[in-house]
Amino acid sequence: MAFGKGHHLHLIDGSAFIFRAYHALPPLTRKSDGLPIGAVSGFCNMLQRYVEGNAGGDVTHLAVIFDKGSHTFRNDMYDLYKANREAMPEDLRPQIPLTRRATEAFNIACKELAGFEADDIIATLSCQAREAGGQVTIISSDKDLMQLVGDGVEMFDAMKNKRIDRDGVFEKFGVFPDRVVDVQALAGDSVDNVPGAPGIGIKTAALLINEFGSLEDLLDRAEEIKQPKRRQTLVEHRAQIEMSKKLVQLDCGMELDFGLDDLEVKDPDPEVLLGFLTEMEFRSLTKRISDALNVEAPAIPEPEVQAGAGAAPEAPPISADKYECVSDMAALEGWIARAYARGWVAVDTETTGLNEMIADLVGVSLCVEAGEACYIPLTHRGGAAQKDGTEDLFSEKADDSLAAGQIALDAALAALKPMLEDPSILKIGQNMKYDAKIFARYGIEIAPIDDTMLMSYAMHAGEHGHGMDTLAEQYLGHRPIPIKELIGSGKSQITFDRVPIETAVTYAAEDADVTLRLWQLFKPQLHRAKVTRVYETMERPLVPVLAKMEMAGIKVDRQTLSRMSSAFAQKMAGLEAEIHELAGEKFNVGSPAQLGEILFDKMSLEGGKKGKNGKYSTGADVLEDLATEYDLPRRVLDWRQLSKLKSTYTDALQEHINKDTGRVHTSYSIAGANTGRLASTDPNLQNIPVRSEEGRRIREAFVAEPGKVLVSLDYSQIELRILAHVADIEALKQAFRDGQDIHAMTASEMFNVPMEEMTSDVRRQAKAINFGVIYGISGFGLARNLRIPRAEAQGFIDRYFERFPGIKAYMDDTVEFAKKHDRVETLFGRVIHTPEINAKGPRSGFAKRAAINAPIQGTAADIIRRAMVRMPDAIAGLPATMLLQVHDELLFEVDEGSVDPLIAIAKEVMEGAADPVVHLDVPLIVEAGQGHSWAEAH
DNA sequence: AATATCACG
DNA sequence: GACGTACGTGATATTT
Repeated sequence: MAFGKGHHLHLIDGSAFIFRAYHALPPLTRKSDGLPIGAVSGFCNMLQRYVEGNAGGDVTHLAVIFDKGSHTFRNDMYDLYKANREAMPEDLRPQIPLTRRATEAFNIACKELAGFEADDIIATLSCQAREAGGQVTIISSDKDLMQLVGDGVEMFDAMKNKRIDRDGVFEKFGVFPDRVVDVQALAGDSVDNVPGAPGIGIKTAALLINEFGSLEDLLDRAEEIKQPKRRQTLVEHRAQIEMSKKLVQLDCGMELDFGLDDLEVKDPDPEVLLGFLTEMEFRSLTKRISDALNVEAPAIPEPEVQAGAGAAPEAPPISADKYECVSDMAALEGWIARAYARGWVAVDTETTGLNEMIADLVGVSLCVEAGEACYIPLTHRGGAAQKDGTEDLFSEKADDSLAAGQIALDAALAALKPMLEDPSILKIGQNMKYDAKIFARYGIEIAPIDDTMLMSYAMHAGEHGHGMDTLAEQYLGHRPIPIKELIGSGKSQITFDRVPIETAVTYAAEDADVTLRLWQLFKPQLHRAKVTRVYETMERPLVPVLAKMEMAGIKVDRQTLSRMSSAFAQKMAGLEAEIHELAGEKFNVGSPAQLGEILFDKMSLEGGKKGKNGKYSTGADVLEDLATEYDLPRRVLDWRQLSKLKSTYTDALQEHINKDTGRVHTSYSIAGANTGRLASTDPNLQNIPVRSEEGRRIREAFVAEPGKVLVSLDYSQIELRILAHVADIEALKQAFRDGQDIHAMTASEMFNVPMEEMTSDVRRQAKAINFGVIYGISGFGLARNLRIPRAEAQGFIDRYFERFPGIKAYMDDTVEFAKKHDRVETLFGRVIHTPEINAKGPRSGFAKRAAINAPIQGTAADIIRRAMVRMPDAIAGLPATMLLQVHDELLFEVDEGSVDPLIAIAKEVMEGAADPVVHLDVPLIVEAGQGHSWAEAH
């Protein structure tokens, strides 16, 4: 049947795929001969992911379109077209033909035409398909293709997984697709070297086109433009603009030597596809595609094994074949014996929930060798329904009895305990803190441990997440069974103990299997990545320390919170009434959208700025400005503060008080923040209010047990001290040595004000600059922070860099290092990857500032991690417990009589935490506070 | 599920 | 008249 209505053509922009693949991946080479294949590998992965993503979809026709040669008809028109394009990297060139072969191997049509760009072929095919009444999706995010969108033609940004339709084009260009070329002709394009009109960008171009209707009308009526400079530009550059339009206008009427019908989707021939992949020596992709095609993966010969590498045999594919359900003691003893024989074992627990303080153990899985794993079900329930084979939903729900075929919980744990606690057996896990806490509640102190999540974090922070699914997919080419397939999601979600044992075995054993494989892969890599010390001294030993802190929890007084909640509710009701009165109508004060309309439409106050969603911004800074003149915004600010305190703290914290312990137990994620900081969740105890007087009172609810005291120790100005050290600023270092007020000193240096005459306002400004430097300062940001004109802020920054040239040098050096290596490092060797640093557009700005900040924030994070690792031993003799960490603060609970010794010891540990690895040129100073509540202690 | 807002260092 | 801008987090409520 000829292409027409009901058919859907997908066109992949091949060059975009190649470049994306090339830049996204490290320079891989084929093992056997060193042929560069990184881009081909990425290209194949992207194709495979695309095919998977569209399986069962409505795609009927498909082609990958490539550019051919560099000289096109546009060069004949304008010899500078794409002239400033960088030469193709040497190691990419030989990969281009291979991507064509890859496309053919996938049995996807592969098209190109000399003298034309891929964009023109895509344009022609799109037009043909549209005219035939079919649908088109162009897989690309190239803005040059956006002119084609509309009437059944859409684009799809595979990177962002986002469809781009007419509205999407409007968002980008400010005009609909039919006027995109007009805007491009005016704005030009520095990437393609399309000149356009000097000084006019997309924003202005869209404004003009929308005003005059079209480029032709605009040029004809250019004299009507009000702004003199703009008018002159358009008149003077008319010819150049008209040529620019020809350059960006895609050719819809090319003669092609093939038709739409030649692009029909075809299944790949497994032999051809796998043949190509094996030839390229793509191991994980070969495996993954073999699985997808349901054929056996062809073997890829291992070239030569490095001497001493252990000659590990290729791991078998991940499958449930050898997963065993352990249902009697003899079998369990067998697995424990295997762990002893090996010296290591991957362990994973299955439980009834995510909160380790509440969840109950349901089963344990073990793996001692890739592919060979077991699951030991312990407390699965609802066995009765399975026995007679009937599905009675009601009785299943009611059936709390243990399912058959399980070892008694206490017997199994008694058998496992010696092995799990044996110092000679390494227990390997993914996010071991979780399992350690579960086991701890059953009286088992699992040790020693290795953690694949933390290994990934040490090597790959900033590159991707470190959850098992991410790692399995990235490094094993395998998608583990999603937990949702077993327990469902949302309201109908069940707990793991309700999952039938047979299903649980394949899921749980797979997790242990995957964990062991990741460990075997990562373990030798730590050294090569030079992060062994980071992992061994700052990640791995932190697991038991955090586990104990989280289990200790902190006492929170429900009564105090409850009283505050009521008080807040009352005040809020009063404010709400006043707000409605002032607004002249009732509305939801908590809705920024409604508030925006009231303020800026109904009351038509100044300063209403709409964001990209057409909504007014009503953030605190906006309201703060309005509050100087009007009452309503002030009331809303007050209401918001109370609303925040009530919902996030005084209400929510009560829900987190554990029934058994009467305390609140947070959970720290070790591998969450890229910089090495911890993050606290469920609840977050690292953002308990302190800055406002009213908020600080919430800390009165965090108390010590009777007879005990809370002690807070925090590093003073740790990040600025680190900055002074790494940037090597003698004046700052000396000021810290002398114990001076660093902000006042900065102000004095910058503004030539003697210290004795320092005003609080000048000091405040200097303080903002000091912090700004740590964040990768910009004139704009500082101006907004200090609410001063931008030029003035820029002046401050210039003067700061003039006075402290080392800081500027440090910032430049750091960015340069990041650009060269795609990563930065802390003083202790923690690696933070900065994959966006060489991106262009606004994202590079973000990446630059992040790169400047990361070594400073990260070094501070390293220091407190080191202190925490040493702390338990240091305070072992004292009746004291470490409870919380808040980035630069540690909170302890200690018997009244031992406050002073605790402060002395903990302070010494914290102040000396950098030693002996790093010797800082500045002293680290820790300040201590104590009291019955956190409010007093801090 | 995304966005806006606001709490902390 | 190009563009968008402090760094790092998590929780909540509203809106889609």
